[in-house]
Amino acid sequence: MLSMQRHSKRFALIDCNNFYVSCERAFQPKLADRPIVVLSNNDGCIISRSNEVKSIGVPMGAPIFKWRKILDRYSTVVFSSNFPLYGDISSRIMSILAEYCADIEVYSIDEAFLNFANCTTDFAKEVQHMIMKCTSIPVSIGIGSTKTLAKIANKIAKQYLQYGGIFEIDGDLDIDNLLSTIDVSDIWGIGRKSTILLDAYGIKNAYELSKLPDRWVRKHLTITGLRTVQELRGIACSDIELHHARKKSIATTRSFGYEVNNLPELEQSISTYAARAAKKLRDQSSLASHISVFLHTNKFQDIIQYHQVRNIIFDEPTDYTPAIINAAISSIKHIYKDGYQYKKTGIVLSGITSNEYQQKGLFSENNYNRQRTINNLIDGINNKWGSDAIFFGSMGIKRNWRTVQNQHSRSYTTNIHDIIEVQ
DNA sequence: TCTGGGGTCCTAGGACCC
DNA sequence: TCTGGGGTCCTAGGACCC
Repeated sequence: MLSMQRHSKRFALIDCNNFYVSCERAFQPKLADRPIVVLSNNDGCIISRSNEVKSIGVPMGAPIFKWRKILDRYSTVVFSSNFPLYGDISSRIMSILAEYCADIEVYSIDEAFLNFANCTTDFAKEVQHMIMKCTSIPVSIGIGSTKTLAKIANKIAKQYLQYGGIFEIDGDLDIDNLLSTIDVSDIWGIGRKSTILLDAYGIKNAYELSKLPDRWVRKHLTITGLRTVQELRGIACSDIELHHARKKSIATTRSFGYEVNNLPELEQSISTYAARAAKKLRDQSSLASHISVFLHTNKFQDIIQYHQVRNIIFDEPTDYTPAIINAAISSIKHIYKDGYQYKKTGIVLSGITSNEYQQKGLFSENNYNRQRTINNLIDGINNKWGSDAIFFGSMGIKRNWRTVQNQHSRSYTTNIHDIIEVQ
């Protein structure tokens, strides 16, 4: 019975190829064969690469300045990240998937797991074709009896062009032989540290890992590692999660465009992040009971470093922007020290609860109806007229500290002024 | 010169209780 | 001066993911 259940499960992982790069290409087809990279905030790191750039050997997450010369030599097109665009394309792709399969788990901006128990590989081809037709985004599909195996199948689908972007790990294959071709570092859930540890014990590939005794794995790789190993053996430890869970923490953090050394600018930036985080909180109908504010210098520079965190527990859980800004400013004042060059600051809201019931403070004198009215008013104006249409004075006007984005593409699908023109 | 941001889960260890 | 055992809860930090 157990083994029947085991084999009745079938997961598909749909993963967009080089997603951010593909989004940029979708609106500039002339870039189809050009090497392209998309940069992180502040134009710092390379976070998406076209196949041409991958074949040059540029690694994921590399700082652009170290590779600029080589990329220029290949006439690489460089984009700053345009998350409104990528988010919009992503939601279009997810809606197409949802039309094909009700059991869908949106795993990340460019990936989704589907319950494929009753689907064929021909069906996968149809899904792939439809996404290309509607969005111009190429996707790869991996199928397996566990999510971990579907991930590996997806990797194979991407790697070997002869499969047309679709690969299934099923009972007809010599799975042990296939797993022995997969490096442990390429397994979902095995990161840098675990790879080093496994290497020290002579474990190089997925097959060797799958044969280790449970107790050893539990001891060295914790319970999460054991789940990964079970999944390599075809025993599903994780199912499709249909419902988008409420986030348990909400962060807004940024590096500055340049080093900041004065309190007023830090107060402006932390106010801005606080307002943004408060908005995210309200968008998921939550309250936060805890705020954490941090501040640090540039860890890559050979200078005297400073890093400090301040935690505050709210008297009562809140989603009220002024309350969150106040806590953020008082925190930053508390941890700020004169004489340092600061590179990054941010806030994290946690202790998240539903806004349906609000635990009131014992001595609270807050007027909740008034707070709600103000929240709704601000959100209403900003939703209609743009996210900065109305803002708090503490966020500053000039905001010189803001991140740098010099190669931004247009917001083709989310801003009417940026809509594409056809001549 | 130039190095992202936003999440989740797990564990160890401290505080506290009886 | 000597000073147990067992439990819970919380938090910081690490590892991992995209």
